[in-house]
Amino acid sequence: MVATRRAQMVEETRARLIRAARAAFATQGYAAASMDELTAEAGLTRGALYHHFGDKTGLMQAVVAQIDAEMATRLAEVRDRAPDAWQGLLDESVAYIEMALEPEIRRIMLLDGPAVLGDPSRWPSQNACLRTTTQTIQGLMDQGIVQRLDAEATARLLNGAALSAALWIAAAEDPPAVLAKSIQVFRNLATGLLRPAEGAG
Amino acid sequence: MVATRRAQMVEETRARLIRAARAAFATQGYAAASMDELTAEAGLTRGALYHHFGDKTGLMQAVVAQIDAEMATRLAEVRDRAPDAWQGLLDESVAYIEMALEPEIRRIMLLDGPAVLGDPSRWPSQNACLRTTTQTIQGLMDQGIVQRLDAEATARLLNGAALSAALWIAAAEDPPAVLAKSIQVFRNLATGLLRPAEGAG
DNA sequence: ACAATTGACATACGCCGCGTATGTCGCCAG
DNA sequence: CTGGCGACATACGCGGCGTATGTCAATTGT
Repeated sequence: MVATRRAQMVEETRARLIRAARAAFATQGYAAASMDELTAEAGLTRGALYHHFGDKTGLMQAVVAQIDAEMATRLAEVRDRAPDAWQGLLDESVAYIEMALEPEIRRIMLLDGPAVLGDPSRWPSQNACLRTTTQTIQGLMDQGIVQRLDAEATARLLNGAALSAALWIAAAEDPPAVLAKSIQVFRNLATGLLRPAEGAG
Repeated sequence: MVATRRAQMVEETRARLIRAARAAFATQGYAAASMDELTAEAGLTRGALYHHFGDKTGLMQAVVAQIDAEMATRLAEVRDRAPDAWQGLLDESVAYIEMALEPEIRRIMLLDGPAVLGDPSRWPSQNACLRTTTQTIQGLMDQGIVQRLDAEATARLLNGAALSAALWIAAAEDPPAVLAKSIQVFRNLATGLLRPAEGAG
């Protein structure tokens, strides 16, 4: 397989560019990041970048996809460690909030991403992360633990609440305290999804 | 009052620039909007813009502040029309979701705003809108209708859920249907905040 | 009433950054 | 061994932001 050797070189180049772009986008922001600088950081020039990714947004898309895949993996691990599905949902949400505190994720995925690539709903990658949550919720509904609602809508609103909490925490003076408050509220919100024991409402 | 006359001219100029900027930012996005074009649209040049707003982000800040003030007013009206505070909170949230469907608000406040000005938590204007919601919730807690939690955290998470719903709806093929689903889920989430009748959990 | 000053803009310039067009070099096919 | 293709580097143009400079009207002090 000599052709594979060639393809590996290409993958290596793409990986180097994406790595440099992640660092540049995370620290300077998408708009302020210079493609000359980040390609030089990767030991290449803008020629390689445009050859592989088309334009700056193409590079951003690749970066977003990579980070999103990592997030999905990490969230799945958290979910699988939980004793039951409901607890898994809660743990996963808390983990999501905590991940959103990481500067790279916050800046690229939460701040610049929507402005550059449009609504996250449209990102194919985001759907991967969200779809698993949706399935978890669907499972809880099928088990009769959670009320029958639209599973995707439920996943999205829970996700939005967690996201908002994360942004708030990241900007707070005392992040741990704000994190604790947020988790408390999040748990209560989620409780509203549970099927009432009986005769409630 | 001759000095007032002068000040009025200035206000008129600022208003014209902000109006043109709102249109340009809403239709083309912040990054793609050219300051030459939007100032020309206002019958002025970039000189006036830099004189009054310092730089492009200064103009964005002014635009965001204006829109946010309008949103706060509209939300207050909705809240005041409700028969009680709890219903007011729900109505206000639904109104927020619906407002986020307007292209101008969506593009400027939800997509570009965070990327340009940083976390919305930091915007002084956003706090105005959020503070009233926080007070509404605090009142509900004092009345014993809502569980005692951190009022600001509650307001922020509810807001985040609504925001997420709005972005989703705006990108959906069938917005009305998705809107209905979202409101349904939102109501359930909010119910989790209510004080349990008794002996629950 | 008049000169000096300040403020509200317009004009002109430089710099940077993106995108593209063009060139070069190595690898594989025939 | 040679022709073509893919993976880059290099060179160029265009547009946009920010700033420095200029101009004119309005205001103030006397």
